[in-house]
Amino acid sequence: MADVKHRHEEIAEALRADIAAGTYPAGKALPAETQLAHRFGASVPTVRLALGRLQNDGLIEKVPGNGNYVLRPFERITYTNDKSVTDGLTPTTTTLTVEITTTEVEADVQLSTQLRVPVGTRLNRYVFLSRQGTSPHSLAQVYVPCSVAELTVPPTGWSPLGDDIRAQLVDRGIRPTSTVVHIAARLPEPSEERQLRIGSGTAVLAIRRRSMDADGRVIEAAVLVLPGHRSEAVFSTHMPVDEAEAKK
Amino acid sequence: MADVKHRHEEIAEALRADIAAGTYPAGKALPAETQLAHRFGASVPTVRLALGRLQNDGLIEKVPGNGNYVLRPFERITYTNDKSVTDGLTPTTTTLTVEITTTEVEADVQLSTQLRVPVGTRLNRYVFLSRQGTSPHSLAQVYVPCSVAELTVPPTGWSPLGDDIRAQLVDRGIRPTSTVVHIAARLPEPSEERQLRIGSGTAVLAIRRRSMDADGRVIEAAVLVLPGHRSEAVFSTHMPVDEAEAKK
DNA sequence: GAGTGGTCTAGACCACGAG
DNA sequence: TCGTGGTCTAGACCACTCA
Repeated sequence: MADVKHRHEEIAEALRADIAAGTYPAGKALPAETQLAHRFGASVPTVRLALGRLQNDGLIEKVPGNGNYVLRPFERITYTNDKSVTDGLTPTTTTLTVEITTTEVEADVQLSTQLRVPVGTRLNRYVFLSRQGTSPHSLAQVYVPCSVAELTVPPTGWSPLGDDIRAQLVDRGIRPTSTVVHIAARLPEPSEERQLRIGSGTAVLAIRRRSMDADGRVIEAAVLVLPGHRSEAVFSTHMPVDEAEAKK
Repeated sequence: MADVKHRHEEIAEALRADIAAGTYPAGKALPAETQLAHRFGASVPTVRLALGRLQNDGLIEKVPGNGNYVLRPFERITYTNDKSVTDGLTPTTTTLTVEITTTEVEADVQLSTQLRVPVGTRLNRYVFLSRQGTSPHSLAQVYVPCSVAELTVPPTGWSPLGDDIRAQLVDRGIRPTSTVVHIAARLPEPSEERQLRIGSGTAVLAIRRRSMDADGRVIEAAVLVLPGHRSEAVFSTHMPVDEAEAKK
C-alpha cells in the first residue's frame, strides 16, 4: 500500500520540498524542464508529469514558451448563500483585483434555458476576471437581460464572484427573492485553462446561479468557474422545528 | 481557436463516435491499446491519452491487466437541500443498489473538528457504496456520535447519499434544525480511485455536511465523494422580501 | 534567433489477470 | 504463459515568448 514507486511522484515531492524550503522563491521560474530532467536523472515527459501535479495543486504556473513559475500561496475563495459567513471572511478580497468587461450578447440555447428567455433575447454580459498579482484567480460571467436593467459597470470591481451586479440590482430596487444554484465538479475547458492558467488536469468548481424576483422573472444568472484547489462553496440552511415537523 | 490539432482528441472523438454508434457495445471491452494505436496510426501513449479522456467522461472503465470496458450510461446523482426537488427526481434511484457497512471508530483530528467533539470520541460510521450494476457509483460516509444514537442499519439501503441515517434520526425524534454543507472540487485520492473505479484525472465533488439540532449539538456529519461527470449539487434559497429589505 | 514549453513517437520493462 | 494496461525513456518537431 505504501507505494514507493512512481518516479514522477518522487520528483513532485522533491520539487515541493524545494519550493517550501525557498530554493525556488515565489515569483521566480523553475529551471527549464530539460535541466530538471537531467538533475533528477529522468526524462522530460516524466518531469512534466511531476510539474503537472504541482500545477494542479496550484503551486506553479506554466507559461508556454517562457517557464514554470512558482506561485505565491493563493487566497481561498468561498462561495456562500449565507452573507453572515461572507462578512466574517471579507479580508479574503484584500489582495485580489477584479477586471470587468461588459459586452452585449444574444441568448443562445444554453443561456435561454438558464435565464428562461427566448433564444436571441438581448442580454448584458459582465465578465469578472479576478487576479492575485498578475496570476488569474477566478472567472465569473454574469448575465442580465436588457429588459431588466441597463447597468453601467466600472472596469474594475470588488467581488471575484460578480456580486457587484447583484448589489447594483438591489440598489435599483430589483431584489432577488429566490435563487437556485447548481454546482458541478469537472475539468476545465480549453478556454478556461488559458484564462485561468491552470492545467487540463485541475478540477474546477463550476457554479451556475439563477436569481428570480417575486414575480418569478429571472433577473440575473451567473456562471462561475473556480479552480478547485483554492475555492469552496458553503451552504447553510436553518430549519425551524415546526417546519421540520410539517414535512414528512 | 478552432484547433484541428491534438491527435489524442481526434482519437477520443472517433472512439466516442464508435461507442455511440454501437460499434463497441456497453459491457464489452475495447480492442487492446496496441491494436487501437495501429488502427489510428498513433503511438500507444497517445491512444492512452485519448482513453484517459473517455475514462474521465465516464464512458469507459479501465481494468488493469484486462481491458478497457465500455460502460452503460450512468444515472445522475443530485445532491440538494430542497426536498421538493428530490421528490421530482426520485426515479433516479431505481437502478442503483446501495451497500451499507457499519463500523465503530474513534474521532481523529479531522472528524473531531467536523463533529465538534473531542478527539477519541466514539462514533458510528456508516459507509454507503452505491452501484449501478457492478460498477461503483458513489461513496458516502456518515458519522453519528454514539452519544446521540445507536442505530441498527441494514446492509442495504435506498439512498446513495446516506439519507437513510437522517431518516432514522428523524424517526427517533432527533431533528436537524441547522445544516452546513461545504462543497469542493478536487481530484480523487488513490483509495477513492480504487473504490469508485475512476481515473486519477476524474474530478470529484467532495461534500462535507454537518447537521445540528436545536441545542447546537452536532447529531450527524457526512463526507460524500461523487464523481463529477455524473453528479451535481443543487441549492435553492427563498428570501422573503422583508428579509431582503432588512439586510444592507 | 535562442530558449521555452506542448505534443508525439517508438520502444522498453514491469505488474497484474486469466487461461 | 501470454496478453493486458501502467510507467518510463530518449529523442524529435512545432509554436510560442522574449530579447
